[in-house]
Amino acid sequence: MPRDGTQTRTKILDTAEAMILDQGYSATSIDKVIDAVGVTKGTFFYHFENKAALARTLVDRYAAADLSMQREFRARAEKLARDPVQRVLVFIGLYEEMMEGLTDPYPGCLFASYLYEANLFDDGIMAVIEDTYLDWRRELGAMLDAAAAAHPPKLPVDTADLADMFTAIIEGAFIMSKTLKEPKLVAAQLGLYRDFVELLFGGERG
Amino acid sequence: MPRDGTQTRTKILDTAEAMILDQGYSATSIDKVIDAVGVTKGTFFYHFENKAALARTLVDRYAAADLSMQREFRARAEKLARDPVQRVLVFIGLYEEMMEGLTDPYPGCLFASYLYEANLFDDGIMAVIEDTYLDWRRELGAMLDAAAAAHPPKLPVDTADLADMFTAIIEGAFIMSKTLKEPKLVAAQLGLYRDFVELLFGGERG
DNA sequence: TTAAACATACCAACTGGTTAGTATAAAAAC
DNA sequence: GTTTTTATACTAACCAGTTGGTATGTTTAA
Repeated sequence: MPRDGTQTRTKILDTAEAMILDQGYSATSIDKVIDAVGVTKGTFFYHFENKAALARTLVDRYAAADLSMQREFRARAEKLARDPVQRVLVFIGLYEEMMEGLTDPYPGCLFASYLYEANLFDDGIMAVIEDTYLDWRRELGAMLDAAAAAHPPKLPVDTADLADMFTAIIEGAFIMSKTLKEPKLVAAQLGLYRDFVELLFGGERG
Repeated sequence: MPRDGTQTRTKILDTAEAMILDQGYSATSIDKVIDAVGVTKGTFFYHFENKAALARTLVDRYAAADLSMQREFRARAEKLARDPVQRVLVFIGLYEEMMEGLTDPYPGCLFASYLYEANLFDDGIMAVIEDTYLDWRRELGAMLDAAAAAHPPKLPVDTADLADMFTAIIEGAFIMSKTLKEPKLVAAQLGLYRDFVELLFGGERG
């Protein structure tokens, strides 16, 4: 076996992702990436067929990490609480907890970054983002359905919409946190979402 | 007086804004803009000193329109309702109403578009976005303070955070609406925000 | 007839991508 | 236990096309 190239490949991916969140995909030229990594253009095109393949690899990696964390937090919430409402609250709380630990403003979401340059990407790439949002609607929606079945909500809300609200708040809070340079803003918004769910399904313990 | 150039100038601005929301600022080359408008490069550089001046003009125009609409809706809400809580609910409702009228997915927010290419813009441009978000926090925050004074909230929430939540939900809903191609998503999210405020400050009429 | 509103023709720098060739280290042959 | 082979991992130089920007000229309408 020859020498291992996975380190170089990962460094290219990490550097490119950070640069894309900073200045967008279009302005992140291959030349700038390889300069930052310290490799040549040949190395880049050895690891990736073209710039679009880099974009695809990045979004796949990002979506996989997102879903992985979602599953982990769902599993933890199921163990930590028995009542469906409490499980949702714990699930949101776990994300809140994570965001409270931030010292720098969140660098941003790769999905949102791609969306605001959507016309530069093919349908396959945008479908990854779409599927991830729909997965969130489905999975968190199911948790909220269970909550609604156990404790009827104070107002008749659509659980799919309420699930979407989590994603929307996260995306919006990322934008505001980065703009205002306030690292705690994301956790604060998740706290409000948690308050809303708690008010909706009542504060009773299960 | 020679012929009037304001039409050309406005057409350049409108076309550039639409293209930026579609593919970002970096990928929106001057060549592409002038091709779409049907003028030459000389015309572009007659109206704008450089590409950065175009970016600045666009963000100033966008911020002005945003604040103008905010002030109009605040004035209308003040006339339509007397109770501070109801005024907030009507204010949110006016935005909801507007978004319900959409048939195409919302094309996106120029602020968010700029933010995800933030490193390409100078501090002056980013400050316009920052100031606009802070204005929302201040103005909607004041409305919520008045609401809280009239009807103590069910949970102790920070009104600045609750005001930020409006902005965050709008920004996040724009992203989701565009991604999922669901024009009604923005109005649905505003409806949930309205529900939250109503639950928080009680449903009593003033 | 003059100044604003446009057009034409450029340029240097950078873009994504290709080429032809080299270094590395493990495996296969002796 | 050397030597040869082989696939992987990389480099430097280059290409055609595009980028933001400029210099200079022409049209238009009061």
